[in-house]
Amino acid sequence: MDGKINTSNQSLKNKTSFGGLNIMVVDDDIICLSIVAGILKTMKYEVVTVKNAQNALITLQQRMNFFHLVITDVHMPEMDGFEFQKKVQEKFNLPIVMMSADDKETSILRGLEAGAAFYIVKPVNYDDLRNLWQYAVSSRKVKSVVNRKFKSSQGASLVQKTSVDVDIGSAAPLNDEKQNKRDTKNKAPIKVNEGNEKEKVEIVTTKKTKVIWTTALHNRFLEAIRKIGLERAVPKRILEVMNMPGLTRDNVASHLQKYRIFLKRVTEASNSDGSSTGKNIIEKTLRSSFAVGHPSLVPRTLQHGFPQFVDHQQVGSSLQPGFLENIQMANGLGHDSALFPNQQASSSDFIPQLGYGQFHSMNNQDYFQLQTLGNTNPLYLADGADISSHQTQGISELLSNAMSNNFTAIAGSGQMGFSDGVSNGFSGSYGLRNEDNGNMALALGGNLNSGCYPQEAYSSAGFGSTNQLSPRFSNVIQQEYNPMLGNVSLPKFTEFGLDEIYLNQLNNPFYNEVLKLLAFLAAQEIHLCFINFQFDSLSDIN
DNA sequence: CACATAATAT
DNA sequence: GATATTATGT
Repeated sequence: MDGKINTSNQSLKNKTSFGGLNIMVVDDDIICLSIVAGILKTMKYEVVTVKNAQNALITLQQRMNFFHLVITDVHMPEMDGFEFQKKVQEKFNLPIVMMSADDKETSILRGLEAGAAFYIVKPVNYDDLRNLWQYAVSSRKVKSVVNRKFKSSQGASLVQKTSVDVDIGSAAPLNDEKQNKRDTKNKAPIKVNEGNEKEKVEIVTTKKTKVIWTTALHNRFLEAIRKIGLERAVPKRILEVMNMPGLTRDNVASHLQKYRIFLKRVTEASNSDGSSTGKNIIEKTLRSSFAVGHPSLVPRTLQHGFPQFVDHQQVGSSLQPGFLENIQMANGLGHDSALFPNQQASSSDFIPQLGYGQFHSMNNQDYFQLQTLGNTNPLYLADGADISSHQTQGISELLSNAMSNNFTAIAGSGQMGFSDGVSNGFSGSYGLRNEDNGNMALALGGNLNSGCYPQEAYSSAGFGSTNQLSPRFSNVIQQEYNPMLGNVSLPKFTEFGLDEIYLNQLNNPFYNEVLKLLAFLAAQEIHLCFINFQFDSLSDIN
């Protein structure tokens, strides 16, 4: 049975399309509703959004047997998520997934114990949504969910947590699924389980959890190292400091090993003289999801290319949290990614698309992202040895924050308009670059594995070439102080704007891509800070 | 097929 | 705890 399920799951997963699954999303927060719905739609789920529990119940009644899964916010006026959950389960016997910014264990447990199939802690994780279908498929048989924790076949000590799964950002289901293959091949302890306990747990788990090192988790890891001090940072200690229930020492050890390798590379890169070997190292390093600055290495790099940051941050005073973990991205956006469905662009594609290329792109975004948070230093181009005349042109920032229900676009360095800022901002790599006149030009063959192409993709996806968004953004502008940019005008991406765009622009391929990205970023609670590169020419890049 | 990553073994 | 090896996925 396990096998069967896995098989079907697998195929579904590979398609990244779960057509046929109808999901109702309930949230009084319209932004959140839009985001979640938007993401789900990119995954090809059929989504129906409802703004309050009462209407949700009515809809469920009207469309009896239509929905396969209900995902609901917990905190809602009038009827809250728990009450709603109860009714849904009683009347419709549908699996229900709760989501809330409330990550208190008591809340989570309350939801799960009441029968929720899953409890997602906001900001909503892409993988959490991506794997919703599993609950629709299995939740009937498997009582609730305490998924993976039964596992423990072996160590027993690990993975006891529940809330953490959410926290860690790795969707439990995903892990389980992935694990299965491997586990089957692997050994004993697991089998033992399969034979016996299995029945109790059915599909669920059984095996060792694969930790997905999300950005958040990785940052926590870095933070721990920073506190401890690199020299004394050993797995056990790091684990303690990280204080992430469910995470094991081994997990940390593994990650630490990888991290050290990264640091080593950075060292080599910074010591390199620009030789081809050095370039390779640099390239590899930068492509690594571990592209995290080491205090002793980053400053030089930074100062070289991004002096303005050095002033505002104590570069080198601590370990810099890094960027995006690519694992998470890879899992979430992977292959025929649903998020960027048309990203299979080849080098001969003329149509600019979001996600053009591979997930690496997303990686690099985090460079920027964390920069914004002020706890990271970017390491875009190690020492610029491989890219000759890169110089900073300006900064555009896009801050998105799903939690606070607003998107804020910041355009800095004299570029006050969001549209302008973005369109002017990115140039350089991956087939697109800015012409002197500020227009985006598509340049075939431009190809660089450094960190800027998501931005191109971004701008190319619409803002740069159309002015339609401009007015909307400029509707709401306020002065704000930004530690990096000083006083800047912040055009607000209003709720109205977001929602309206969502509703009305879904057939506009450009908006669509952009919004999907926005939604995704928001869901990831990713704060972007776009750094503008300007290369003299593409030849500089190659 | 090469590479990256996390788990696991040594 | 560090390092090497293995399994898995892209």
